[in-house]
Amino acid sequence: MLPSKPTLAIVDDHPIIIEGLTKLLMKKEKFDLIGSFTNGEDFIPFLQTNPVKIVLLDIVLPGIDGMDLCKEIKNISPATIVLAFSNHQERSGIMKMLENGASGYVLKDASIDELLLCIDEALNGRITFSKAINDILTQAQLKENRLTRLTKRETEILKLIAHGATTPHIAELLFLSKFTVENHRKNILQKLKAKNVAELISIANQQGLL
Amino acid sequence: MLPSKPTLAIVDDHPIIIEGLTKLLMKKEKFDLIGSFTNGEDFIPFLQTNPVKIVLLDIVLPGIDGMDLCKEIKNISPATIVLAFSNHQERSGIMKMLENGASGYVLKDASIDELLLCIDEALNGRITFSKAINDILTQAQLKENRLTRLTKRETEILKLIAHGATTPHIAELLFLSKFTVENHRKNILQKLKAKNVAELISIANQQGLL
DNA sequence: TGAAATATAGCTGTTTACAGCTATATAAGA
DNA sequence: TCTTATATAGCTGTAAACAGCTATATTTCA
Repeated sequence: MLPSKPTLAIVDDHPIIIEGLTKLLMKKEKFDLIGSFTNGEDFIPFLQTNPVKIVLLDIVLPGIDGMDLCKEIKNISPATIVLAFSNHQERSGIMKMLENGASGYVLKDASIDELLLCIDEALNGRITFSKAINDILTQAQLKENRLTRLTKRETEILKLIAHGATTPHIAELLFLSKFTVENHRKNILQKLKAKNVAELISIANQQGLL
Repeated sequence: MLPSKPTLAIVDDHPIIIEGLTKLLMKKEKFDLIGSFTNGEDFIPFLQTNPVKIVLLDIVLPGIDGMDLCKEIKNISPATIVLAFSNHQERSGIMKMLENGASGYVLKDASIDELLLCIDEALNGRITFSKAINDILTQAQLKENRLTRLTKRETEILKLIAHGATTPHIAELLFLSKFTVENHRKNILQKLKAKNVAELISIANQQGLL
C-alpha cells in the first residue's frame, strides 16, 4: 500500500501567493495539493465533499474573513487542520484564530523552512507558530492599560455590570447607596473613555479587565 | 565560567505539588529553584528584587488568581517566562493565560517528561502545550453558538451597539425607524438570553460574535 | 504629617433602554 | 407554492442610564 500524502488546500486572495506556495510545496512532494481558492465562499462547498487534512488560510479575504472561515471549517470538518498564513501581526488576530480552532499561525515573512516545519508540526497535532508570531505572543505589551487603572471597588462593580446587574441591584448586593454605585459607574465610564455600558464592556473585554 | 542554570520559581497553593515539583526538578539539576510560593501576593515582591527566568504558575490561587498574576508578572519582568501549570482544562482559561503573556500551559496530569519538555521549549522562547491541552485547543467544540444564530441585520446592529451607538443613532445610520432598531435589539437580547446591553456584550464577546 | 486618591452619599434633569403588545411587506426555504 | 423567517413600523409605560453638579469620611502614600 502506498503511503498516502496528506491532502492540502490553500485559501488566499493573492494569486501570486498561491502560485508560489504551489510550486514550493509540490517540489517537496510531501503533500497532495488538492485545491486553491481565492475566497472562503468557494472553499466551503469544496470542503463539504472533499476530505482536506490541512488548510493554509489567509486572514484577509474578500467576503467572509479568515477568522470566521476558520470557525466554519472546524464546524464542517473538525479533523481538518487549519494553519493561518498571513501578514497580520496583531495579537488580537492571532488569538482570534486560536479561539476559532486554528492549529497555528505562520507569518508570510517566514522562511520556507519555517513554514514547512510549522506544517509538519501542525500535521502532528501540535500547535505551532513561526518565530515572529511566537515573540509577539510572549513579549506581551501590557503597558497601556496601566494608564487606565481601575480601583478595587471599580473593578468589582465593573464585573457586576458585565454580568447584567443594574445599578439598584449592585447597590443592594454591596450594601451601598444607589448614588454611590452611580458615581462609580460614571468614573469607570470616564476612565475607559466609554460613551455607555455597551462600549464600556467592549473596551473592558479588549483590555482584559473582565 | 560556570554555565549558570536558569532560575525557576513555583507558585501553587498546594504544598504537596510544590514538594513534588521541587524534588523532581532538583533531581535533574537543570534549574536553580530560587523560590516557592503558595500565593501571588508573596511572589510579587520577590519578583521585584530577584531575577526569575521561568515561573510555574497555578491558575487557582487564594487572592489574586493565576491569570491576573501572569499579567502582573509580565508587567514587572517581561523577560520572565510564565508556564501555566494547572488542573483546569477550560478553553477560555487557557486562552486567557495566553492573552496575558504565558508561554505555555501544562496540565497537572501530564507526565514528568512532558513537563520537562515543555519547560525546555518555553526556555527556548517557544510557546508550548502539554498533549491534552493541545487537543483541547485544536478540537474546537464550536457547536452551541449555532443555536443562537443572529441574522445579518441583527449582527450589524449588535456590532454598532458594541461600539457605543444608541438606538436613535443606529436608526439614523441605517435609515431605519427607531422602533425597528428597538425591535431588533429586543430580538438580539432574547436570542442571547441577556437581561440588558451590558450582559449582551459580555455574552457576544464570549461567543465571538463581535 | 499632609496631600492625594478612594469610597461614600446626595440632588436634578434628560435621554435611553426595555417590556409588552400589534401589524405588515418581503425574502427564504421546504 | 405556501409556510416560516426576516425586516420593517408603530404605541405605551416604567425602569435604568447618564450628565452635571456638591460634599465628606477614610485610606494611602510620599
